[in-house]
Amino acid sequence: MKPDSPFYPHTMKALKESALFGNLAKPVIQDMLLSFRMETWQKGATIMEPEETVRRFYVLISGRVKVTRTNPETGREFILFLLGSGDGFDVVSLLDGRKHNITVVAMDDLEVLSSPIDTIHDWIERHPEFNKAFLPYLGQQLRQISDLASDLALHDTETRLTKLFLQHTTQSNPHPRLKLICDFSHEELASMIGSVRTVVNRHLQELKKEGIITARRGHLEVNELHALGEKLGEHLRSRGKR
Amino acid sequence: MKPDSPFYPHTMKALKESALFGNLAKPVIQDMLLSFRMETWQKGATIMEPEETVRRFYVLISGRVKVTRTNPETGREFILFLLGSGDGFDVVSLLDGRKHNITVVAMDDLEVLSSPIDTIHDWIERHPEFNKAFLPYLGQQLRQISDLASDLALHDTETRLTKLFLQHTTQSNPHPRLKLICDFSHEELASMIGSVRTVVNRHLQELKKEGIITARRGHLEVNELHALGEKLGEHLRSRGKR
DNA sequence: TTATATGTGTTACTTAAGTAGCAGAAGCAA
DNA sequence: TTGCTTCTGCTACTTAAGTAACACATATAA
Repeated sequence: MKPDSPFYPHTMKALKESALFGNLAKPVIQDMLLSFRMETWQKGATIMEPEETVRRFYVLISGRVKVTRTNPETGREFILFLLGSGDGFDVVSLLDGRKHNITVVAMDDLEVLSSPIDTIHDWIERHPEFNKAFLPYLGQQLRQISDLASDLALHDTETRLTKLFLQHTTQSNPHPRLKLICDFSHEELASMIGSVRTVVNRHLQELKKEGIITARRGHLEVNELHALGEKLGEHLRSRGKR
Repeated sequence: MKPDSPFYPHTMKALKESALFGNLAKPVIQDMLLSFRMETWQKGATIMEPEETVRRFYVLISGRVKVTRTNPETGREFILFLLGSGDGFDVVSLLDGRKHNITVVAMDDLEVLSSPIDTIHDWIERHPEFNKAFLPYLGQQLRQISDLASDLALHDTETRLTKLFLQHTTQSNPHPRLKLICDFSHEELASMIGSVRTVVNRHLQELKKEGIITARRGHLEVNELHALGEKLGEHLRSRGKR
């Protein structure tokens, strides 16, 4: 992408606000952008299948993406990562160079930067200052997915759903705001906590009845952030008693 | 640790054989060892609790270690990582500098190198060539824990147990060899697949009856590596039919 | 508008996986 | 040897979580 591109200012802005590229000097980003091309994808499109993971690397400029894995026998889908502006994929095969069994799907209309893996490797080698942000970024990914794994192993579906809401809610006035997942269907919520629609629905009815959340087709809202936290504690305690 | 230490040659050998340090020049490793101290721990000892994760970083020279998380309400334990010679911990808090909610326990008598986190950061900064091995290493950890998470979300306990055996078995003559976990109790196997002893026991009885594995107190052996793989396929297929 | 797809709310049912409890075997330490 | 602890194998029971099926609501496209 060249500096005279119509996307340029807007792309620059997104990168400057990202965890990965925000602290890099402008010339370094400019150098980087030269080897990327801009692509747009429609909501629902499959951006990456396993074979693609060893060929190109993508950086999200706008829109959300889910990184999923599917059980071919049951058709059940599981969301490993939910990525937003400034995130890159697939990090795993960028790092170890091997094919990664994942599918990346657009959850909105997207703008992404894309470049061959080898080009990125060269660029990273030429710019060791990139690691200043990259290593902590990897730490967070590792932390996030470890949390996910242990939640799956140690907690029931109700706890996992409650945690999911807590994690994606930010306290703000006058109402708490549910980020990233506020327009998810029950099916998608289920694939985030490793369960199925019916089970998620059951728990949602309960939360609605208690007034903790509001839900209508394709729109979720958290009313009582505090109550959500309490519910988590309560529930853990009551399970502990048994 | 100084070059005249009695542990020195033996430590050097372990590092040279490791994925993380194997490709570094000897002087670089020597420089590194100067800021580490050698510690020994007894089997069963707790080497690290959450608070410790932001203070020191450890490198395993000999023996195994489990990185676990526990549900305080039920007492159930889950093993996130099983580490061996050449592995370091805790990588997550080394990367992002924040406390990590894990416990690290010795599964054998251990020799470890240990050093303050800040010292490691300085050393990594001074030796950018370390990233050549570090980044792929992180990729593998990320891959491994992602696999674990999706297995928990998408497969039943029998499949997970079978996969666990497959992953740790290497084909060798005359018999397949079960690495790292061959002396695990049922309880420990359970905490690797996010289940409980009784369930693991049930599946083991079945595998024994079919002659696929041999088990006696504290010793597991895989007889039919091939049959194990077939069992996995069969099982997935039969579940798919429903 | 109608048609079509997609999401939601429920019901009834099934079952894998977990809890509880106990007896005996194997290992270790005195 | 004895005693003690830790594993193992098994039984009986409970339940969370999943499957299947349907009616109906809500969006989107024709």
